[in-house]
Amino acid sequence: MRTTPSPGWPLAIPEVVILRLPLYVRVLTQLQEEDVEIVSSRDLGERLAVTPAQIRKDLSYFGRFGKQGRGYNVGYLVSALREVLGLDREWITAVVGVGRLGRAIIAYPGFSPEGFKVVAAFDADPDMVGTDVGGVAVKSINDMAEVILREGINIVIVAVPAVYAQHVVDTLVRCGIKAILNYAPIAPRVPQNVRVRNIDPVLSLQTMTYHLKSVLAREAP
Amino acid sequence: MRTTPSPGWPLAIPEVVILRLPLYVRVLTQLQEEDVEIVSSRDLGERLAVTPAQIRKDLSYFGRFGKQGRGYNVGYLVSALREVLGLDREWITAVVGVGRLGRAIIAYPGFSPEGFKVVAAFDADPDMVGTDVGGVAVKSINDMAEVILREGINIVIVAVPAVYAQHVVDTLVRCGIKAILNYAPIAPRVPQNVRVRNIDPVLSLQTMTYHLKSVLAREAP
DNA sequence: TAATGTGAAAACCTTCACAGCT
DNA sequence: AGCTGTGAAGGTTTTCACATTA
Repeated sequence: MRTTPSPGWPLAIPEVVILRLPLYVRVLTQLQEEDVEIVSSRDLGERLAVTPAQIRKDLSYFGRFGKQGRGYNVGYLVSALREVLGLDREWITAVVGVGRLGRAIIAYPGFSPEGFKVVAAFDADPDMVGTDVGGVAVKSINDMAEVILREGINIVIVAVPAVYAQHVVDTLVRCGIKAILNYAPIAPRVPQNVRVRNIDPVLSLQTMTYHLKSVLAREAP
Repeated sequence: MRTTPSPGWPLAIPEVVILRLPLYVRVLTQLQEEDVEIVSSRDLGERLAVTPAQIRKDLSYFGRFGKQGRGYNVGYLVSALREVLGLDREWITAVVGVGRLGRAIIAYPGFSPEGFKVVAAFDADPDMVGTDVGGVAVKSINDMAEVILREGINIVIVAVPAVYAQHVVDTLVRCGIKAILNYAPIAPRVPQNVRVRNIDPVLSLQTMTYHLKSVLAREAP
């Protein structure tokens, strides 16, 4: 899949490239913390198990960040990529569903250092509404449209049981939400202009068992 | 990437195909519960936002499961795919790290119905060792090799802080583990014959912000 | 010398389109 | 008539290889 090229835009950027950029950002950030100033595509490639050519090609979609014969300045490259990805600002998120999973997500300490702030939580259970979960006030799912607008929420994290997930996603789409991180074990249907990323550990496990099968067969024939 | 073709094996199966099979299994299982007996590649494609041709091609790597003019028998197809993926058996797993995340994973009710049993947990903290987390006994990380062997653990779920993750993964590889589900926000380096799947909500969010940027720019220019 | 940036080639994956079966 | 299974075509992504520059 490619990002739709605007008419007259010089270059369509493959979606796979976008998917790799955050990996580059992460390693570069780590290098920055190690006070490494210059890095080559080869160094980066080794750390990420990616070919140097792929890294250079990926970066070339967005500009010329390196110096021939030298490599890339870590600080410069990481800030350029952060800007490309839109990571140079804060993103306002909300969590729908405050069951076990929703609570764990709200408590997850990895979001806020990366600029993702959870400002609201929603639940359908009236007993939950009005309570406080990890410093976030739980609101009724009926007030979602209003709160999303008022708080300027950009991204919504869905953590409701599978049977309700599609309905919640439909509601979010009607609210104008364009990015959804879905933890429910379904692949929700959304219009093309809405992005969904699914987090589904069971699917991940199920893609590994295929390979494990042959490993085990080889071990104990 | 393609799965390495054994010498003389007729057909190498693209890795992307393997990644889609669990999706098919999930929808087919749902259809089965709805007592649907026959399904066409078109029906399936609509439910999954995938082209019918792709579904037929994917399935064709593993056999001929359909009837021309009719479609696929849901029960037959789902059990065939389960067998292909190795889902017709139980897989023994362990969790490393019983902090907040590790506990949430152990408590997650979605694994066991799909045949993934968590039989052990490991932690480096001596105060944790010997305690019980969600019905699973916490063992010392030093005993990992022994327990993995004794319990016949196939898959290990890593939920330790980022700084320890590579070390834990290295240890697991030495223990002969060939499949790792990694929740730590790093991309661990492993030998080619070991499979890793990373669960990293921040990376997922960061790939969506790229697209959001242009959405917002369009809304408020 | 050492490494980038990039057209061109190669590899890979998806879609087409239709023969063939029910 | 309807749908599968599949070679072949088409499109996309990766890799190659080298001109170019510090």
